[in-house]
Amino acid sequence: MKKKITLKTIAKELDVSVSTVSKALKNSREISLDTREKIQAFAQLYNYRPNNIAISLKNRRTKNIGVIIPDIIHHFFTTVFRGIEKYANTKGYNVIVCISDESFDKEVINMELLANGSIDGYIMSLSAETQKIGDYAHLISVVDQGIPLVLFDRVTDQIQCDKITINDEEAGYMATKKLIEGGSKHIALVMNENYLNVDAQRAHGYYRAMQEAGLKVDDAMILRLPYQFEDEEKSKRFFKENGIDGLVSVNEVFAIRCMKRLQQLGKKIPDDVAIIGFTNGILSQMANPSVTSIMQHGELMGEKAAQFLIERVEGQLEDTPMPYRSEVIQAGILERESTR
Amino acid sequence: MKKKITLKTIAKELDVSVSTVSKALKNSREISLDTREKIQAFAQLYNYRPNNIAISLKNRRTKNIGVIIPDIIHHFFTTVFRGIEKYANTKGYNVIVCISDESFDKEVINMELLANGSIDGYIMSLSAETQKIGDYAHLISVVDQGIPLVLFDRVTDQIQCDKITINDEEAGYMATKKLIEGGSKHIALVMNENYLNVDAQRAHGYYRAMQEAGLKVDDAMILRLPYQFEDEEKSKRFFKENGIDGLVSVNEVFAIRCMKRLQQLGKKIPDDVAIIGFTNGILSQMANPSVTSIMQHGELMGEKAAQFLIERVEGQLEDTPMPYRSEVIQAGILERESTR
DNA sequence: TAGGACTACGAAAACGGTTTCGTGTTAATA
DNA sequence: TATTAACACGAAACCGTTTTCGTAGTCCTA
Repeated sequence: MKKKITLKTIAKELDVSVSTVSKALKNSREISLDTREKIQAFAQLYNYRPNNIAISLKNRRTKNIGVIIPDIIHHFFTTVFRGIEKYANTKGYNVIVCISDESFDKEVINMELLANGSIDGYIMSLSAETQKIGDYAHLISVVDQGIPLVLFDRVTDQIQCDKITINDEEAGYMATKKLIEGGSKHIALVMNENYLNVDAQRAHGYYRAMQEAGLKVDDAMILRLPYQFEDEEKSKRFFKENGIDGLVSVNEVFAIRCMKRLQQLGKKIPDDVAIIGFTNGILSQMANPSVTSIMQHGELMGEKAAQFLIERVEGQLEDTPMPYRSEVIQAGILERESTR
Repeated sequence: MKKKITLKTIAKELDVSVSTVSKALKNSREISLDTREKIQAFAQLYNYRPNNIAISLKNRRTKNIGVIIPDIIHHFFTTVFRGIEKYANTKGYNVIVCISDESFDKEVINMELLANGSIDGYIMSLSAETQKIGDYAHLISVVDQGIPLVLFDRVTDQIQCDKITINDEEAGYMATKKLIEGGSKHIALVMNENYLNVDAQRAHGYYRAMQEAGLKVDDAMILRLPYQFEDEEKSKRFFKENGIDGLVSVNEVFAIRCMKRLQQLGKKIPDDVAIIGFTNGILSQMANPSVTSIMQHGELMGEKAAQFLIERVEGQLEDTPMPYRSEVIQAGILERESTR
């Protein structure tokens, strides 16, 4: 096992000072060409790599960014993560991921864990529980400390920071309208049991489209499901009681599951019931029939988030404070087999 | 924006030395109870948190572990990642993720990026390209430097380190046998175009089961697909030319896609063709029909990997060198609707 | 030949902690 | 009363860098 080589060991070996070595390796003209070459050759030979931790301490910058997401199973979050990681890597940043598991406590703990110097800033999407109880003290604290924060998808007005979302209301509208245009009249909306801002927005869009088309919107047409969708009975009952011919789901998991239920009840998709979901993920692509989806452009979202964050981190050095930015990514529809 | 508070600021404020503050906060009995309480109260009031970077530098330990995975889209890797993250968090470790994208170069670069002090050890699964070209210099270098390394799933004999795998050969055998018992006689094997050790193992199991049952194993029954499965034609031709009644796939994406192709060709699953895949992921669960799968216990695998790594990291302090461990997790079959 | 200007390097502080060791004060003991 | 031990704290080294500043030595110039 080789010993780790440091500036000090090089200095000792070549009988110069640590500062000389440091400068020589940075090719400083302060050091004679002779000495520079000698030191560089030696460093190369022994494969010297500066210690990141020491540099971080010195610079008070880690080149790490913390990502806190509610889960990693929903395809949407993994694609966003992918975008973040991709962009961050091109800028020489590493990504530390924590999963809040939709839990407020875990979110707080994870933020704490990263807070004390481990990262230069956060990118996060709020956990369901956090949105539910509406306690944002941990975020406020972070912002107060001057640590850059970018929220995406699950955002809140309570916090002043950079934000990235899609036009959820409009997307809900588009999705619903798509079904209406396909001839559906009795359109169900499937959303999370717990409050999520994105669900609420999409529901608005749904209502708007329905009203605009003069269709009845009835609370009985709203199916609220638990996040993990363990509740088999509820959905079964819902579909039996409601004669629907269209279904808008706020995510792809619900869409697929409902589709399967409906198929089990003998419904043909899209002939009997047309289905549209959110998140154009692998599930929607591979389902049979494949599911028409609202594209959230997760990877783009991640890239944008990382870009915002890194710009803010690197902009902190300057004196002029940057205004907070809110970017809204335009959702699109990807038509597939589950709609007419 | 609050200024970050350090030991020094506390010391100055309370007119004691930095060392006294440090000890007081650790509740050292070396400091009088009076002083301790005063300092602790002050620290609490101003919400003092020690700087992780400084501690890392001092201890030469970061409490970060680096995870390098080929992709994050395949459900298997995300579940392993989940297991790693979960276990690591309980031990106070953070996880830095890099995605190699199945590329050798990215794998090398990512390892480099993390090497210099950012992490205490690596958990990784080799990229397809790395396995293909068989160049493990970057891994050897890491092991040589005494940085702990745990390989999972995609491992290699060329490297001495802790390893976690499933019994791939046996699993391939089980999968094939399952189909044979269900009455299939013409069983196709779907695997990656590029060499992957896990595929090779599973293929062995397939051959063994086929031979044992006295069934013909023909190279024409092997369908090799590109990792991303863009090659629509190849699979279509394969299914048209081969009258198969069973299909074993080395991963779930291939399984689902082939199922859809077969359905498009008018085949009933499982009546005409029985299908079994690897990775019991969300895709297999939600497909219609749901797909019988070999459970790889990804989350468990991740937890084990994290456990091995952390034990080794923390065991490094002691003088006795730990022997390398290889754990083989027993795969199981989860029967669902795609087999008879 | 004294003064200034380069050149080429080293000393030291700094980043924010931990830890070892030394020391002045007080209390207990011979 | 002299010695010692316990107590409570501070100084300083250290982790591995970067960076500012100081300074010998050389060379040029008036």
